[in-house]
Amino acid sequence: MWNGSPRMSETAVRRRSARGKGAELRGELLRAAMDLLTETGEEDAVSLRAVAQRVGVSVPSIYLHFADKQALLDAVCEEVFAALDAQMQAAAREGTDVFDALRLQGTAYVKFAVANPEHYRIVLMRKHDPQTGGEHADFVMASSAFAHFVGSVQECVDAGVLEGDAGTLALQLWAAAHGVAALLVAKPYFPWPPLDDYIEQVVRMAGMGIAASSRLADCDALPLPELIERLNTLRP
Amino acid sequence: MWNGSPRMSETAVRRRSARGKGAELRGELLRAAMDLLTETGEEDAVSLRAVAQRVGVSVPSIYLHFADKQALLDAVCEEVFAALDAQMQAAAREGTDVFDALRLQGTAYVKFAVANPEHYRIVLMRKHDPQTGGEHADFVMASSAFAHFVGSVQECVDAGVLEGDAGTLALQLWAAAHGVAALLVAKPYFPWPPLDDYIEQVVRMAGMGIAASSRLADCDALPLPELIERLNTLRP
DNA sequence: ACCGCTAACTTATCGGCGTTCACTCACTTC
DNA sequence: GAAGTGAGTGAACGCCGATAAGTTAGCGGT
Repeated sequence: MWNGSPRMSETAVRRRSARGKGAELRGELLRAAMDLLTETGEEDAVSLRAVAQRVGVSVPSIYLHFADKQALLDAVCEEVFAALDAQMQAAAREGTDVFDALRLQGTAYVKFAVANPEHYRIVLMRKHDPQTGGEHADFVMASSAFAHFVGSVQECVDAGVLEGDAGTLALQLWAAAHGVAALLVAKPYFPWPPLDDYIEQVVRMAGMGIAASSRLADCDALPLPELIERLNTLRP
Repeated sequence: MWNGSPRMSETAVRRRSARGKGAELRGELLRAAMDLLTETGEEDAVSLRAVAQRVGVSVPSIYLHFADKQALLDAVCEEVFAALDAQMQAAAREGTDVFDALRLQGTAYVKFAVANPEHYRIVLMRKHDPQTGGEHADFVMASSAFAHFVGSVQECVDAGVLEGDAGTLALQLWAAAHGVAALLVAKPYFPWPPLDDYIEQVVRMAGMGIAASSRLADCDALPLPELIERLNTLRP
């Protein structure tokens, strides 16, 4: 570029951080990795070499601030997932009642995944090995998003619209939401129904299902005609 | 081994195939890749080098029979997924009615995923790029398993227990089943509830939910007390 | 019996990856 | 100005998927 030889991607040049400010590089690496991930939408594009080049630093320098590549990716996703909690809580506040708030949180969750597919994939669609499994479980369970969601479920239990243990119910609802999210993230080119419709349908299915299934615990023991009759009483 | 020098992993030696029988190698490669995948349970363990060494052949020979690594993995998973349809149909036959058959197919689906986690991950939890996306969509839509499942949903519609377009309903149920499956596959070390319970809960939630949601399309427009009252009519 | 053709397979090599080790640089402190 | 050390590098290792060019071996024709 300035050099006569064309440069394919901007190779930044960086002045070494001041004495106590080694951690500055950590932030720059994080930002670079986040940008790479969102720009390319390809996890593979976030190689340590690419990150290092973008920051204008050598590859081993990354290891001064992150244990390994996974640690860097984890840090990236941690940042992004902090936003998930905010979005879900904001959505919940729009609800007309506690049950509606649950529904809105579900759609917010899935739409977050669709809007941040690579981040979602890295955090929730990768296999975690035994060692990091424990930490990861803690991460999810202790994450504000999940905790707040369990709280919302508990409110529904208190209001009498759901029955049972809030944590157990939340795991079931999470599975449904994760199902749409994961499918949409993994197969974006599949001929899905219009996304908003599909998401809405699955979220409603889960909501109605969790409300109904606790009240019909032995539904499949019922003869089919009776089940249909009962279901029809729901209709307006 | 026979050589005096210890061999860490069995390095097979292979006689070159006869003139017309080049395709024999394809089968051996497939088997080796399948074995590696199931033995290690790690997709990363299935490197072209590992497969080639196990068969006793050089790496580039693989390219005589598979376009690239992905083609090899696809072939592996295609074999395994043929069994999914069989298992789901067998499960469906155990149902006491068409709706119960649906439930059994759901649990069979998830349990298949749990039993073949790496295969499930490769086929359904990987991102597909635009080019292979089309083929993949065809693969899924045309797969016997999905087609048969849509058929079962249609039977439920015909029986009056479900309402709406069978394909649309099937996609929603698929999302719920995929949700549990994907979570269990991706996070095997997460402190889930007992697996059978969890799977059963989600499948029931989806089944009841899809039956109920079409009958309560405007449920969230209802005041909460009225919704609760209606739901309580379901209770035995 | 030999030749040539070509299917089947190999050797050598490329560029990229994550990771490690030994090293240099520049600033602070004495 | 020497010592110490935090910040960052260069070079290398072993792995990966992929490609290009070369070699082997068996069959068909003469």
